Amino acid sequence: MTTIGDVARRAGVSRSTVSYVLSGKRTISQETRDRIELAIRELGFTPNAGARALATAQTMVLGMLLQFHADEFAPAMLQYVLPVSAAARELGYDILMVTDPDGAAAIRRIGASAMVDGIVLLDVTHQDPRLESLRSVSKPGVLIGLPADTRDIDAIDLDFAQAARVLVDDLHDHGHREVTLISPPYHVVERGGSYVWRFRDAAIARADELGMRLHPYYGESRPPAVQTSVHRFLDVHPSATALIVHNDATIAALPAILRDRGLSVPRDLSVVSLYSRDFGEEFSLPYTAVESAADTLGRQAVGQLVRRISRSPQAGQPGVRLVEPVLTDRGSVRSLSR
Amino acid sequence: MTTIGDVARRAGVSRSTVSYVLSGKRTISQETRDRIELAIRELGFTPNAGARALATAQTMVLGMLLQFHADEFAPAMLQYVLPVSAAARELGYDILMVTDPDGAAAIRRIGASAMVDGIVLLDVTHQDPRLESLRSVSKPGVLIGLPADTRDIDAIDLDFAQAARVLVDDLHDHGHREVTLISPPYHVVERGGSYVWRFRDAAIARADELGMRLHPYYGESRPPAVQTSVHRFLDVHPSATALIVHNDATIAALPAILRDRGLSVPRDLSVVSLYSRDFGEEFSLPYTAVESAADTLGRQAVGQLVRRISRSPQAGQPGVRLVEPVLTDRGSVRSLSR
DNA sequence: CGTCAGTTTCGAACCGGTTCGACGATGACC
DNA sequence: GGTCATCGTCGAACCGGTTCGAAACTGACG
Repeated sequence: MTTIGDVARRAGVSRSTVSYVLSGKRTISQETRDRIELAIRELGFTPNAGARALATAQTMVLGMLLQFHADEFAPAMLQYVLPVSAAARELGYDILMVTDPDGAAAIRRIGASAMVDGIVLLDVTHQDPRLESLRSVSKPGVLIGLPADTRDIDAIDLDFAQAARVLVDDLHDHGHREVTLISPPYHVVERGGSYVWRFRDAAIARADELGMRLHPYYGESRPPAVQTSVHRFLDVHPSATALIVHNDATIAALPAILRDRGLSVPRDLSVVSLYSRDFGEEFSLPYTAVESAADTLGRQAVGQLVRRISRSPQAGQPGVRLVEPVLTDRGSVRSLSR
Repeated sequence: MTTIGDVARRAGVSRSTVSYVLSGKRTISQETRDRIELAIRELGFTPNAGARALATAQTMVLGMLLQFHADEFAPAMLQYVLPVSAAARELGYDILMVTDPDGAAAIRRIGASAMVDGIVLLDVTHQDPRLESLRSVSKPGVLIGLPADTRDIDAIDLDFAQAARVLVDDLHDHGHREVTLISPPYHVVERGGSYVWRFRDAAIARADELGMRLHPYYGESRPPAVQTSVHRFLDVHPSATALIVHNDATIAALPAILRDRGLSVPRDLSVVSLYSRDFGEEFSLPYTAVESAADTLGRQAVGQLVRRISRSPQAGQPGVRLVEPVLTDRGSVRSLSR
């Protein structure tokens, strides 16, 4: 391993001079700079990250905490991982990925030992035990997802309530007056996935305002329960003219289910949903939908975290940022003549 | 941030004594040890990882390199991430996850700067440009997947050839003499996914040995192409009595496809496949299959890497380890009377 | 009582960077 | 020609741990 001392010796300068060439924090004559840069190239020198972290008190690493739920559709988590990682790299940070089942303990460990400059919490629940841990280590953090208590913390999430209103409005605009809503499985609610009720409550409220009938259900996450549950919902409300699907497993299975019933979209049934672009492409889903925008969320989260780390004034006050949902019309809603 | 010096002062000892209590590398009297441990608890001291890395030349971090292929079924990658991460943690290591599109450059970066003690390469291709990079930084590495050149490198993968033979044999034992094979999409071959042809070539060879007719095809990765391709294969070979599916998108879609054609498994068609346990559960797949054992591969890879890092004699000579495939019989193969 | 071995603790050096104050050289100005 | 900035570079201190050699103390033994 070649060190900065080796480079200095080879270039005939002091170690500090090499360091200044590296950082550009002081002016160095073109001549010596050339000599040093040549030495660096010849020796293949790369600064030691540990030493630099020790000296600067910055590791240029962000912690990313995931938790895997056996019951959840796996790609859902992955949607965030890639954008977070890519955004971090673009800002010069690497990602320490932590999947420890005890997330709170993991935060204390990587925080207290100064392995990371900041922490991204994925898949945050309503009462997330990791929050207290994050507050106790005095390191900047950012949440993707909305917990109950957001005091003094940066959090970012899709505005699920607004997403629900956008979808209900769209159906109402097209003349629909009786619709069925399929939410994620109920155990996601029990686990504290607040996006479930934020979407559901808002949909119910908006339908009520508009004088629509809305039948809310919790769906399933796996075949064959997914299929049978959808069939049941459709059987129970034959007069419903549209389906709002907020459930990945359900929407992925829906094309086949509807074909089985001989239903054509939007002729016999209108469908709107909420899913990510990648997910939709993976399954070639042909439905009008709000994008869950994992990409945007991940990138914005990292951006905000880095601003917070660098004490940028643009970071502003810590708080919640809700991302405005965007509707993509794929023609799966029929206009009903009245 | 409290340091080892703070602890030492509070306990009335020198810094080195605290360090020895932490590491246990020298005997410290019970009395002072108690005093020091108390001080550590009172101050909430955790050693600074950067400083420790600098002093010991060990970071206790492993690099994990992923590459995402837009065309590949996302969970496939995730299957490995979790076991790798979990196994590492159990051995005291954290994971630096790198998703840089230029993997070779990323390896040089994290290797040369001594951010990691070793490197796990996921989804290795036949001519993987990251290999040269891995060899150039002198850091232990382990591959999950099989490249063309495995000199002096630890690599681990499922024995796909053997898996193919196990499945062909199973069909042959049940009296099948004409079968169709659906491999992953052809562009996976072009990308250098050697598991495709290791499986395919072995299946063809074995069928030949056994005097069976085998029709090999490359499948698709997305709806609706997946569906139409399977329909075509079935139409072309109406006399084939069994399907060997080595293609995640196809096997996930198969239940619905067969239902559409009014085919019942195994009455009208026998099906064997190769997929991971998690994947099978996610889609409730009812087929006799070889497990792709991502869990085993991930754990063994990390184990081997850590042995290599610690220069354990049990690491043995660097080389390829192929994991024996395990067949799980789910009754999707019909016994044909002759 | 002096020597020796064993135990426990300390001090200093070291890991590889960064950063601050200072110093010598150079050129501008009066 | 002396003074004063400015520029470029150096040396030393520091970040927070680990580790080695040695010192201090204890008790056993001749």
